[in-house]
Amino acid sequence: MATIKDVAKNAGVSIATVSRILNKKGKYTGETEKKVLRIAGDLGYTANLTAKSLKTGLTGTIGIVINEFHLLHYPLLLSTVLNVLSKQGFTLEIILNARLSECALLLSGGRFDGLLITDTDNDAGALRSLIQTGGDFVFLGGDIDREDVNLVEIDYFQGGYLAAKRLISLGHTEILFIEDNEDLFFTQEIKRGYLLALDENGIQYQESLIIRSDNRTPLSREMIGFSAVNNVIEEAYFSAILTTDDKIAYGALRASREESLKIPANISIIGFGNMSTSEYLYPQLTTIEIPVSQMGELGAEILINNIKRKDNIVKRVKLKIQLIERESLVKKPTRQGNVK
Amino acid sequence: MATIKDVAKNAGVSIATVSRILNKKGKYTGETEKKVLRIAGDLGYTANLTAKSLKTGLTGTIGIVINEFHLLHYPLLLSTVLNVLSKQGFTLEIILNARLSECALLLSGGRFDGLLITDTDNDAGALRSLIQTGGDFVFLGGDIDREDVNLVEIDYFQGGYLAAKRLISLGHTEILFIEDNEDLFFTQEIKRGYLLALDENGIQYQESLIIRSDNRTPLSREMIGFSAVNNVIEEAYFSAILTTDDKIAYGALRASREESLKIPANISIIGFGNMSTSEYLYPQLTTIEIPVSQMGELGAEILINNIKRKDNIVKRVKLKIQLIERESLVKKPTRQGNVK
DNA sequence: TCTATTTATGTAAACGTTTACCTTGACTTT
DNA sequence: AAAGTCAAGGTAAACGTTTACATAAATAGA
Repeated sequence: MATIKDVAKNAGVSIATVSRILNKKGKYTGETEKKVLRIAGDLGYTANLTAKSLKTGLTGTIGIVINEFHLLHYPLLLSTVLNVLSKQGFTLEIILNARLSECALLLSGGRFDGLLITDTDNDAGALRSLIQTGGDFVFLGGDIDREDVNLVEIDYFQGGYLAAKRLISLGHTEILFIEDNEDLFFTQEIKRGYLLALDENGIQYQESLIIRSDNRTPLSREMIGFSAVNNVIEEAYFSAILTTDDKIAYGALRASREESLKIPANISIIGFGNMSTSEYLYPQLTTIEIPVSQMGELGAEILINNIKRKDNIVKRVKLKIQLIERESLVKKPTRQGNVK
Repeated sequence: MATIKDVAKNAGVSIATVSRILNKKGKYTGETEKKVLRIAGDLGYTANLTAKSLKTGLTGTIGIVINEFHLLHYPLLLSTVLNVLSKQGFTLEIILNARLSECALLLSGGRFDGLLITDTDNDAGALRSLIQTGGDFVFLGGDIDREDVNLVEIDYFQGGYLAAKRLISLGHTEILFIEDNEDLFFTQEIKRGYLLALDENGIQYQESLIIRSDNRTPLSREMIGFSAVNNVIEEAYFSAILTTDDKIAYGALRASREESLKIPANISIIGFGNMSTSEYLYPQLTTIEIPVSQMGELGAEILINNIKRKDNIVKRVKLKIQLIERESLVKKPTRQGNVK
């Protein structure tokens, strides 16, 4: 690999001159410029970015910490973040399965100009040392109780609440709740919303209608929904289903059909996440839309502003969530005979 | 930020000793080790990875070049690659929208130990300069005609061929072909398979049954399928649909249902990609399964082996593809009256 | 014409590591 | 007791840049 030294030697100038010309900084004549550029081209010179980073203290790389990579909104999140970053000349590195306590190390390791942190554990001590690094970071949709860090969050709670309330307004009182990994913050929030809606309407929640799963479950999301319906249908009555993931809803939908509950005639179902395919489903799936792109965009912009302008105003945004009402929603049927 | 110098000064030893202890290399007493580690801890020392990289020439980072990030198999590809890499202590950086000609720069910039290259332009000159860098890279599923580079490819052609052949064996002769961006290699390959199957069975292909779209189309994949069916159904007869993407199939399915062609009673449809949700669809979608995980795993492993062991044997793998037959497939109906 | 300013370029330190080589002292071996 | 071996740790160069400062030549100002 040709270095700046080689270019300098071949061009008969000092490395300082080469550096200045390559970075278009400082003074030089058009003549030397031409010569240096020609030699650099001939030698196939490429600047070593690692050396550059060491000297400047900037890498142009943002890290994004993701633990539950399979969650359905991450592809969209990644692509929006990537778009914002690449426009600003940054690249994105994915850091899988990093606990919050490792983030301080990541940030002070010098490899990243900043960090986007998605789902992660809520560890106060780790957060403190993260802040102490003095580095830039933004939380995306997390469970952070400190007020002095950047956070773009989503009102998952409101999502669960809206969905359950809508089902209740249609007369449903027995609502099957099928949740994803119950350790996840957003799952807990949706459930909290569901429970509040029940409570506000004087409906006693039934333990048998809440189907948990955890991250030790090897089942696919779809299978979680499918088997939940298959199992519960033998045991308890329900006329509506609320899930924490569209994919779970797909599974639940199929199971319901196989159990010959015609849908939407007999059962109502609401997903979560509004996958692009969900409006093409039969019946079209009613779902909660998460403003993922908005979250990614805002988060990336806040981070870049902090890095570039070093304006250290803490930004906190809570994004609203929306119920997308489609075919899979219907009034509670009068007959109650659909338990096998 | 505390550096190795600070640790050395505080511990009363040289930076060489600190480095040896931190990297568990060379000789030192347990006593100095304890002292150094304590001081390092007290100072909150973190090794600067950029400096380390500069010295060792290794970054522990792999770049993956992706252009069509929206394609449905990329999330899975990313997650498999990430898993393999993180087990080996590597991290992954996503490089969006890089032409092949930029890859040589990326590889010689010193930021990456190696490159995984997915969909990209087939530019012989660019490929030559990429090889000249002497760096390690593996192509994933691309359109590469040189024999002397690492390549894990997928037999898309066979996929299109198998699917069309199966439809033909069910009696279908008018098969609507709806394609994704026609500039994409895999799309072209699938079409080639489709055309060969028709040809082998003496069926004349009809231009009106081939629906193209390009990357200037702002439509979603689902909408491409939906509107294709809606438009063609007025103009031409078909009894089966073949698509280059499950999402297109979802759209086509919905349009067909709305046009009251009952599915699967009247129409057969085959997708491409086997999304996790597709077997929960109604009707369950017949589709072509792409061995994406296998491609990611193999690609990552080949790359890491090259980096670590520097065994420069060129590896070329062509992965077979499989037809997953489900409900959305049926014999050609005898009556031909389903054109409006 | 002499000094002051500007312009182009060079010199060398610095960024934070790793590591080849050297020094010191202690322990063996004869 | 002299020579040899070895363990522990130090010295300093190197990785490839950027950049503050120095210098020399050219231009301008009087």
